[in-house]
Amino acid sequence: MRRGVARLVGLRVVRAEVPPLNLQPIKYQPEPAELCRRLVGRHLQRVSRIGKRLLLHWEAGEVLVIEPRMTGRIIIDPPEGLSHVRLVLDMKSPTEREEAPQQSLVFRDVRGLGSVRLLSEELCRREFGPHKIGPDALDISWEELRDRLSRRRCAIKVGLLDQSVLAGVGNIYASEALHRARIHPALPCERLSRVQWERLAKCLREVLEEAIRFQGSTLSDGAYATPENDQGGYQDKHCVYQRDGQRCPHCRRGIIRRIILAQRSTYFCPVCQPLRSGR
DNA sequence: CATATGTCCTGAGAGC
DNA sequence: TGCTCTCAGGACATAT
Repeated sequence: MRRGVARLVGLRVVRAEVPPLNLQPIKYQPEPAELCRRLVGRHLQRVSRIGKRLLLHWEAGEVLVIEPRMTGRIIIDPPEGLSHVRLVLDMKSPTEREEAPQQSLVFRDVRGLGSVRLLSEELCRREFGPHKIGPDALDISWEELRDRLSRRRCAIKVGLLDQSVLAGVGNIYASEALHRARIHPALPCERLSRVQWERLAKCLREVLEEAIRFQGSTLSDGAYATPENDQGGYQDKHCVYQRDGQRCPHCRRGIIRRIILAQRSTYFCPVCQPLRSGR
């Protein structure tokens, strides 16, 4: 998502709109009218990310923080008549010429659990500091992963989803990484062995990097696609996620099971991922 | 403090 | 066809 939006760096907002909808509004900060007013005329300088939040940096230290949650996504130049559009930014090259090409950045969110906030860089640092958001899952070392989780009693899969422990792992990739690391998702954090921590950190990174390379996972509901509206390709690589009842593609013996941990569907292979501590 | 649960929303699909 | 039920890439408030 970040890479898709980064293609718009250098453009200027010529129009901003929060379209009227017959739906519960998402969380806007400030209110839509002022939000749009403050965005018009701004130049997009940089696009970054903190965990799962997308940050659009404008001049004067303003940052638009987009939090997609479950169904939020960015679409560049969407088809006419798209539903559930929560924010539209029409963007143009910062030239004098009227006929400069225009591109439209749209935030769409069907369930409306996401949010759009315009904050100062200062406030941003305070809101999403290290106390609230852990180190990014793509960077974390196995020692740090262990240090931050190994005294917890919760299931390892639940620990991986805690954004204050490490940032960026969601429900799909928690199951996938644990399968690759051959660790049962319900194993308590405090019972993982050194070898398991090492394997988990490595597998987490591998799974995430591969998923990013394949542009993410478009599930059966088709809710996710890239900002260019391309479907992801990683769903075909999933070994366990939403594959309960199927044979494990790794060992070719186990039948993938679905259990609930912390109210979230969790998938694993009982053969590859036996429930026992590592030692 | 860590952990468990309920809640915010809309829509798709299954089962009857 | 229409109803009810379950489920959904997440995070937070609240309670214990």
